[in-house]
Amino acid sequence: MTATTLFDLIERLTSLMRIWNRQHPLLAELQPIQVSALIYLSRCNRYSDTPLAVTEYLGLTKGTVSQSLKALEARGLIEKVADARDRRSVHLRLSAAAQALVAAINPPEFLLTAVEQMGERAQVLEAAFADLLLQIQRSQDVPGFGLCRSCRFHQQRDGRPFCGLTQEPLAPNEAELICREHRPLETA
Amino acid sequence: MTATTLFDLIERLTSLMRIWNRQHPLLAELQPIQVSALIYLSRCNRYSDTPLAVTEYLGLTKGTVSQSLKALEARGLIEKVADARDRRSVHLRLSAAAQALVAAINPPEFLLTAVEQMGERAQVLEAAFADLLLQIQRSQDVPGFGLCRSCRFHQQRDGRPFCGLTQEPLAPNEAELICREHRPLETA
DNA sequence: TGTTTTAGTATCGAATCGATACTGATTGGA
DNA sequence: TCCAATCAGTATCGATTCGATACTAAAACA
Repeated sequence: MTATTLFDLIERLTSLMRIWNRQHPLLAELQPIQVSALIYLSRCNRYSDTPLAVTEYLGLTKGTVSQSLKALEARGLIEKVADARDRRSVHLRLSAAAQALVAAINPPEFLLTAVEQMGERAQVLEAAFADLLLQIQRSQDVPGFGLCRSCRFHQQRDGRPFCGLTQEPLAPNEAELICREHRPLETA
Repeated sequence: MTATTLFDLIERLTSLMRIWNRQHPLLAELQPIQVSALIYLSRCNRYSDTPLAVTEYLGLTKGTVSQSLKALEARGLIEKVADARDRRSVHLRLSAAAQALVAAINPPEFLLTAVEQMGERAQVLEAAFADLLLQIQRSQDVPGFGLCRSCRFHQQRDGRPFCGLTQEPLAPNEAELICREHRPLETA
């Protein structure tokens, strides 16, 4: 019955996240989906900061995301920058206000407290949780979205990170960002 | 950075759940919140099957839940039964169709598959996950909602489960259900 | 008895959401 | 080279969620 129990736990955690969203003074006037979009944009790399990537990450439709992004833009939280190469495409940049907002809420206070009280068991949870998501992404047909450094295409050239898919060198911090093209390593 | 990583993982899992909800043929025509309500009602005990309990569990307002329940009732998925003692109160009962629906989706296929592939690590995850929720519920002011058998008030009388809070005997299977009055055991 | 609290509903406006249709840019094949 | 197909993103529609507020009716309290 492990799967049923896990499902209970996931449902409960989802509710707790919703309660936290509602109660947080900085977040009360933003919709949960808008908050999730901001958090994603603060954690993704330059290949993954487009409306389409947000759409795929959140599992919604283009139209819904387009509207939510418009709302965020109207609030001065994001800025749209045209892509230099593909003029159909748009990159989303967090404003200073949005960066401050995300810094204030990520990680959430309640998670920090809980992790602190869990001690070493928090690391165990993190590893097992990551494992679960990896298994899900492997067996289901869902978009990748993992950390650049854990990607099959991630390489080192001249001592610096390099993407084997786009054939471009990467800034050192980019290896820690979320990429929409992520493919897990092939394991035995 | 464990808390930040965990937050990433939780956000990703939330999106995957949303994608699953959207793709599932049985669930496509129900709103996620309606599905969550049905799942909760299938797992809660007789003290916890009221609109107010659903409201507190999901972290929404009375009005929103009242509307969603009305929609579920119109679809013939739940039935409202007046409380015999407190005539302000209403108990929500799943119809046969709703029970079949929940049985078909809980646990979700993708979770079963992932748990299978994780082997023993799934038990580790379950324990660590439960620990996390316990810590959150302890340090934050959030409603309890845990399994009857793990409650401070849970007792055995005459070889049968008994609730020390309501002073009522319980059916054997009730110990495995979710209770809104749940209080965790006091530990050192 | 009368005031307060509680469970639940009704209604309103704002926002999400999916579906559809659209614009404009890129791609790919004949 | 040209033209169809694809792709990124937006606009618009109706249904639904959502929170806020106000309400009804029952219970609790003092």
